[in-house]
Amino acid sequence: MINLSQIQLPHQKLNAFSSVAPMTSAQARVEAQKLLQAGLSQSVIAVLDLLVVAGVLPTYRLPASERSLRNYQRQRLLDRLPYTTPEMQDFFQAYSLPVPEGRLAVYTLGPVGIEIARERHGVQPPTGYLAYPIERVMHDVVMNEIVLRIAGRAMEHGWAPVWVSKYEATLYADPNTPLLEPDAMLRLKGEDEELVYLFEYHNEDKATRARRKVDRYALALSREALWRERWEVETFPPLLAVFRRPVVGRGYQEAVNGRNGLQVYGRTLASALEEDFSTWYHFNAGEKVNLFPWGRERDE
DNA sequence: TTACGCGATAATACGAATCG
DNA sequence: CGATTCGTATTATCGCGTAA
Repeated sequence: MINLSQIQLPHQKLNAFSSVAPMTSAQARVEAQKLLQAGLSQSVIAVLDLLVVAGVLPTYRLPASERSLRNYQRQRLLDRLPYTTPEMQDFFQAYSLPVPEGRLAVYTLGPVGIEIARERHGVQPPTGYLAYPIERVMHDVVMNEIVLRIAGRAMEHGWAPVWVSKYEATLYADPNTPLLEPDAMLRLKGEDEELVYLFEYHNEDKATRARRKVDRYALALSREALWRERWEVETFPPLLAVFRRPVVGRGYQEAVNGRNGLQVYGRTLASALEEDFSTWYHFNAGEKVNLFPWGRERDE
């Protein structure tokens, strides 16, 4: 005879080395409230705030050490995607991303972190990455890397980059129907001007989605009052499309031909990563250009 | 107090050896 | 011959100490 109630059932195994205990959002709220009451450290705030916009980020993009990130994970502030270092390295390699030295993990907001983000920002942070297939996760990892690369360059040249969350960048035709959901939006604040860019990243190897994207953007462009108000811009920002396969670029080219207004630039991911996204192909003009102000001419 | 590096430890994968 | 166990390398995690 054996008392089964005393046998501890295994937690859901995510992979060899990590498991998570389930946590209801009610429990998470209680924990979040406790932590908010006690006060959060600067480091925790920095990590959470970044993830609210980014959704997922690899260790080397988060402003805390690996050790601290694990501590945050234990507090359920963060969740770690269930892949081992070698697995992650393979994924990064497959997506042309540089493989860093040492351990490699990707973190997202954990249940407690989500509640804190809701409290602090009043926005619904991106969630659900633990359940996503890896391709979907890597799509966002890549998109984030692109934004952070460009933002880094911008800072080197005296611009103040502001990464607008997907949530804030989305245009709504009416409160329930999104009209346009850019993958990312970046504002560069200069001394007396502000440059704004929209981003799309394509994992797929077909041209159809690119064509539909252009249609979508053109539709959004026609709703001038909407985007002027939502984005606080005078002119519709240029669309910067990054793709793994050149065929996607051909889709953009076809769709842009014979259409005016929407400015679209493109690059393949692998080549763009090598030179930090300085040159882009301008589909409207049919030529390579230095899109960002620091590439155009050497001043100062 | 908080962050985090380091060393110890526990958990796991995997190939080899052994069993039935 | 397939299944199970064993041995070992790998590596995630934890506790402690130090520094900011």
